[in-house]
Amino acid sequence: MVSLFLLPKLKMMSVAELIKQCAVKAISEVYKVEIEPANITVSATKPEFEGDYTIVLFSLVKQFRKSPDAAGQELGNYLLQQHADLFSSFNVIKGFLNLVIADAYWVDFLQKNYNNTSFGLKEKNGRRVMVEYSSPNTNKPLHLGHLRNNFLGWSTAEILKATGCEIVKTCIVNDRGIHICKSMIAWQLFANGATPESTGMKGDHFVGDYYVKFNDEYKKQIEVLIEQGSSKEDAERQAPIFKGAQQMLIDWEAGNPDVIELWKTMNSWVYAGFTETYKTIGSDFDRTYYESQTYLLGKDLIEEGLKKNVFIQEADSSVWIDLTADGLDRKIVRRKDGTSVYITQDIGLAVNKFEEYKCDESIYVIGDEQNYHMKVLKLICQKLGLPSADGIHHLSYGMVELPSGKMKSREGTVVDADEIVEEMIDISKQKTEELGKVKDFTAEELKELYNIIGLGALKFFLLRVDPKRRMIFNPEESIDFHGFTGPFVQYTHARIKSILRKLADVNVDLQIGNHHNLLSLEKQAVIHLEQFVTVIEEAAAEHDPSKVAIYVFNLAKIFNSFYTEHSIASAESEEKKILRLQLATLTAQTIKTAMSLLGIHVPERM
RNA sequence: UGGCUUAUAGUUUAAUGGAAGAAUGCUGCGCUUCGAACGCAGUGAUGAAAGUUCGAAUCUUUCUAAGCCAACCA
Repeated sequence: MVSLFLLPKLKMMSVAELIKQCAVKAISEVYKVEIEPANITVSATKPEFEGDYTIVLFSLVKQFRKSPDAAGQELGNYLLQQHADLFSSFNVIKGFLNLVIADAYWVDFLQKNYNNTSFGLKEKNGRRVMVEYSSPNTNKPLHLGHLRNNFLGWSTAEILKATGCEIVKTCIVNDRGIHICKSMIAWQLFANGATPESTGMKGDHFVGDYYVKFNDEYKKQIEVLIEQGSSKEDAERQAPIFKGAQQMLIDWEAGNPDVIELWKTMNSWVYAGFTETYKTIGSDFDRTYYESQTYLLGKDLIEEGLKKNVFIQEADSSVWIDLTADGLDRKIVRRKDGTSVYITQDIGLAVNKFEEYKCDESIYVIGDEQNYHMKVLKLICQKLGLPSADGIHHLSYGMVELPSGKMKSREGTVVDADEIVEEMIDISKQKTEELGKVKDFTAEELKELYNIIGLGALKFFLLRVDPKRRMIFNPEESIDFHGFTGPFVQYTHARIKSILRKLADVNVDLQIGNHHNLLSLEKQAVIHLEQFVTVIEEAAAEHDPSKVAIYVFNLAKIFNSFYTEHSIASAESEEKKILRLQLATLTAQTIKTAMSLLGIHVPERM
């Protein structure tokens, strides 16, 4: 018999991977057929059948000319014989070979990992990945959609870090352009010198109000002009406040000191507000880019692209790229007046980022409305032969909408980020007080707890579904604290910690050997724990934190079932008590780590 | 008009081409307790039609519905 535990490479492998390796070897020995491990399907056995993992044989049996049943029996017997320390029994149903993993294997796994505080996390792998997220405009406060972006970006970065990547978190601040000038002109016209200080308002909200004000006034002026006989298009172009904003943009680009001064002042108000919000939600960046400093980038790349015949110059001297061969359209990259367009800056910034950090991969967390834009960006970079081109990935996510439709800042129909955060914290305060379990907490401890639970509920709510899915948020129905939620998982953690505190005098480190029979619920929990590394890898590969959220929820659920059914403190034997304590310890640890990958803290008590 | 995305229980959602799983809701049940923000049981779903396959929620085609994009806007 070959003992798997003696092979260091195999030891680090997941059970599923181990089974594949064994199957490859078995098939090679029994049928003299060589199969790639990747071509073997191993999945968790359905609960209605006996077994832990299942090998699906249908796709294989043709190659060794056996019926699925016969092949299942033969392979099952062989596996059992050769790897008695891994498999304890098997059964074949149709083409499914259901394998029961030996309890000793699970117990061994548990004993090796229960006190590993970095369980699930991997060593540095030398890859460097940039994650750009948040990317706010400095003319309005953040709303719920921005929160989804922030949480996704932050969490994806953490998940990649857990797989061993080095991470550079970046943010591009859209701090210039016509939309910024809109709030500037409105402030000039209507504020009478008011400031966030004089009004006691948070800076980003203060500026955002003038953005709304601009649009109100703009609409009024358009209506008046239409009444006076202008066409709609004309009115939109001729409205005085709009022309004022346009002039301001021209002055800004010309470096007019007064306009620059106003711009700096108003932006500083916004930044003060953002800093506060980022601090509460736990967003941070290693490097912040400002559009005002990057918007001229990429111009030299146009000349280079022309030389390489990637771009074409028209008679009017505008420059284009023809992407029709790739199923896309023609796209302008430089206007006839020589100024660059949005995508040109993006190319320039991509080059800049690469020169600065030499990342192997660069992830952009941007809404799905820019799917086409990002496709074009990557394609142009590839055609220009930029070394960073293939590493560009768009983490596209669906918009967060209200039951009434899209959120629109300019119309003020948004779920404000600061407000929703505050509301979630309020709700956790209410619930905590109702339950009355932490009456001995100090005011400070309570404040921290409400923050942990409120933000946990919000982050979990936004991260638990596939990023690309659109979400409709109904403010009438507040975010739940039961079921598939952050507080449920946090509660499970607090509960386990409570048990561990009560049984602190038991020596968990006692060597109890691996000869224990596991009850069904005990085994389910260990099996689930063992899958943590694989789940992190999948979430990292797909840039999808929802995989981690679903995982940690199921882990908590399985533990809760186990916990109601079987007692730890009064286990059947002392050894069983230790085993269960180890199980509880590793579960709590795994919940904590998994939640931290989502940016969610877990309390010791709640 | 073209391109991309989505469609799963009443609602919110999961499922590397392999035996549709949760949550919530609803109906019952379980606290003289290792924490009921919990557990147990029941209920109920792959938009429509065809095709490929031993096998399709998943792949192909058509249709239907929703959303986004296709600016010398950002």
